[in-house]
Amino acid sequence: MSMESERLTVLPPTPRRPGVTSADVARLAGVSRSTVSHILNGQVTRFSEETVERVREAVAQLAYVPSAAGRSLVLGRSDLVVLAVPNTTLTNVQDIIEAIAADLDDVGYSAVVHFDRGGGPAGNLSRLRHLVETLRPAGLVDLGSLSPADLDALEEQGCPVLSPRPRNVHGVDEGNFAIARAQAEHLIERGFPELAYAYLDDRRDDPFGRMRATVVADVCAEAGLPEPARISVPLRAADAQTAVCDLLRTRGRPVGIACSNDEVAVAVTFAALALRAAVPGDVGVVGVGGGSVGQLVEPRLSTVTFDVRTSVSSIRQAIRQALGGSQEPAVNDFDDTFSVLQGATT
Amino acid sequence: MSMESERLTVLPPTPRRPGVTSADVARLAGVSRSTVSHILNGQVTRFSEETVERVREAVAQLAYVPSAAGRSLVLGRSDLVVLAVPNTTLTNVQDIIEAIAADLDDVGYSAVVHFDRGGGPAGNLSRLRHLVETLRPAGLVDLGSLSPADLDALEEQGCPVLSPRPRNVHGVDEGNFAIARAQAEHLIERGFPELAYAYLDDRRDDPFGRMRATVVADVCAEAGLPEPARISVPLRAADAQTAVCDLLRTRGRPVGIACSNDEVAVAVTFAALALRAAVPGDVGVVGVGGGSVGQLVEPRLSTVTFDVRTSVSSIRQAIRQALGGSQEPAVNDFDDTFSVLQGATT
DNA sequence: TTGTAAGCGTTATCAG
DNA sequence: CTGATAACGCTTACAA
Repeated sequence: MSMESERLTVLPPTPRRPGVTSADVARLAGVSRSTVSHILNGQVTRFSEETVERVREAVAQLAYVPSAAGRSLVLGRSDLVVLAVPNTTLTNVQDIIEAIAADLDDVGYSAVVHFDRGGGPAGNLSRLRHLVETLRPAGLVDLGSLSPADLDALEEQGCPVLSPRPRNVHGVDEGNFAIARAQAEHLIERGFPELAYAYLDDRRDDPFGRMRATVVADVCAEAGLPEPARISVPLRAADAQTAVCDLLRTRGRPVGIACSNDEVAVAVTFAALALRAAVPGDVGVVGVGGGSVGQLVEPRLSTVTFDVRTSVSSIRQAIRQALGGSQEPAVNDFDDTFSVLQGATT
Repeated sequence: MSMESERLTVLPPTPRRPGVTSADVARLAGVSRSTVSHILNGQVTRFSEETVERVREAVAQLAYVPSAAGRSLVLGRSDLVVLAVPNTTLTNVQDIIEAIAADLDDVGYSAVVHFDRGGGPAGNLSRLRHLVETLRPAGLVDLGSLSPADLDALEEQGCPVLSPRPRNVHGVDEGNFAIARAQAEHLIERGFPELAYAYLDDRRDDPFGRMRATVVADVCAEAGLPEPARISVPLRAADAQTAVCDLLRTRGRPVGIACSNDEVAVAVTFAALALRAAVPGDVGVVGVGGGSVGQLVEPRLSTVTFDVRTSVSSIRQAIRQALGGSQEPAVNDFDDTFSVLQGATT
C-alpha cells in the first residue's frame, strides 16, 4: 500500500516514477479504464468528441505510455519482432538491421536481435525457439539463419515469419544464386578459361560462401570449364598473398576469381599485384557488395552490386502488410537487385 | 514511430496460442503454481528433493517456458536490455552489437535495438524514452547516442545505464579524445606542418567527427600549428578527388589529414595519388579503425587501431555485474585500446 | 456512449 | 515444506 497520492498537486505534469497506468489516466479524465483503453486503441468514433479529447489530454499530461507487459499478457503476443541474424559474413548487416528496425518502428514494433552463436544449428534453433516461446513476438524476420523447415516449425509455434521464403534453387536461395551466377558468368564472359572461388577465411561458418561456390561450379560445368578451385583468404596482406600464390602455383593462369565479398576481392587483387601477376591479365577478380571501398582503390574493383534497400524492401512489404495494415503495391524486381559493376579487375 | 500515431490499433488476426503455463506444470507435477515458481526461481533448498525433481521433470516434459509478459508485469521490469545505437559512422557496429547481445544472452537477457533516426536528438530521445517506458527494460546500453544528461534522465526514469559513463574531457568523451589525439600527435610527429580533418560526407549527423575535429584543432593549437582545415569527403572516387583537390589548393602542402574512419582515409589516399600528390610526401593520411581493408591495399594505411573486444569489455563487465551477479575482476586498460598502426601513408 | 468485470501468467506474501 | 491469494496493467465481452 504505497502512499504515492500524497504528492502535492504541482503545476507541471509531474509523472510519478513508479509508472503511470491507464487507471491514472482514467481518473484524471474522469472516465473508466476501459474507456481509456478503447480510445487509445482507435475506437475513437464510438465516443463523444469531448470524452476523447479529455482522455487525450490526460494521456499527454501524465505522459502515459501503455505497458508492453500488460498488453502482451492479455493479447497473447508482444509488440516485438525477433530478428534472426546468421553468424556469417553477410554484407551490410548493419544497414539491413537498421532498415528493418526503422520499418518496424514505423508500425509501432521493436526489434529484438538474435544472433547465431557457437553450438551449431541445433543449439541456435533451440535458443531461438526459447526466445519465441517466452517473448511471444508478433513476428520473426530471418536474415538467412534458418532453414525452411525451421521457419515452418516457428510458424507452427505461432510466430509468423515476416521475411520472404526464398524460393530454393537446388538448395541455394535465389539471392546467393543470382550473385554467384552473375560473378561466374561475368568472369567467363571476360574470357577467363578457368575460375576459382575465394572464401573469407573466418572463424565463423560460411554457408553462403559454400552455396555460391557450388553455383560457380555449376556455371563452370555448364560452360565446359574445369572444376573451379576454392581458396580461403585471410584478411591480412601476407596471408592473402600466400593463399593466392598457392592458387597460381597449382592452377594455371589466367584465372578468374569470384570472391565472397569486396574485402576478400580487395585482398586477392592486391595480393596478386604484389605477386607481380597482371590484373586483370593473369588474374581476374570480382567481388560482391558494391560497397564504397572497392570503388575507391586503384585498380577499381569489379563487383556484383547488391542494393540493400531493394533486398530489404520485400521484408518491409511483409512487415507493413502483416503488422501495419496498409496495403502497398508489391513490386519487387528481383533481377534488378544484383548487377555487375565493371571495374578494372576484370 | 511518431509519438502521436497509434498504429497498433490495426491488429492482424492473430489467434491466441494456447501456450504451456506454469499451471500445466503444476498440474502434471502435482503441486501448486507457486511451488513451481519458487523452484524455477532457485528456491530449491526449501523444497523436498522429490518435489523439485517432479517439477523439473514436468517442465522438461512440457517444454515449459515462462512467459516474459507475466514476469515483466509482476516484476515491474522485463528481461530486455535496450541497445541505443548512434546514427553515425561507427566502426564495427555489427561486431559490437553482436558481442553485447551474446553477453546479454549469457545472463538470460535479450537485446532490443534502438537506432537513431531522422528527427534530431530530441526526437530520438523521445522515442527512446517511450521505448523505455513501455518496455521497462532491465537496463540500457548506450553506444554513443546519448548525452550524459540524457543518460541521467533515463536512469531517473528507472532504467539503469549499463554502458560506462564516458568521463568527459572538455565535452568530448575519452574514446574520441584518445583517437583524435593519437591521430593528430602522430601526424605532427611525422613532421606535417599543417593538419586537416576529413569527415565522412554522409546524410547522417556525425557528432563523433565533430568532437574529434575539435580535439585535433586543440592539439594543433598546443603545438603551435595553424588551425586545421575541415573537409567533407564523399565515398566516391571522383567526388573525393574534388574534395582533396580543394584542400590542396586552398592550403599548402604538405598536409597531414586525420580521417573519420579507414574508408575515408582510403578515399583520401587514393584521391591524393590520383591528383599526383605524393603520399606521404605531400599528403599524410591517418585513419581510424584498423579494420582489414586499409591494411590490404597498397599503400597500406596508417591508422589508429581500435580494439572492439576491449572497448566492449567494460560493457560486458557492467552487464555481468548488474544483471548476472558474478563478480569478475575488472581490469580495463583504456590506454591500450587505441594505438597507432603505422602504414605507408604517413 | 460508457462502465463493470473477468481474466492473461507470473511472482511475493503469508498462512497452514 | 507447501499452497492459497493477491497483485501487476491491460483488453474486451457484456451489461447498463
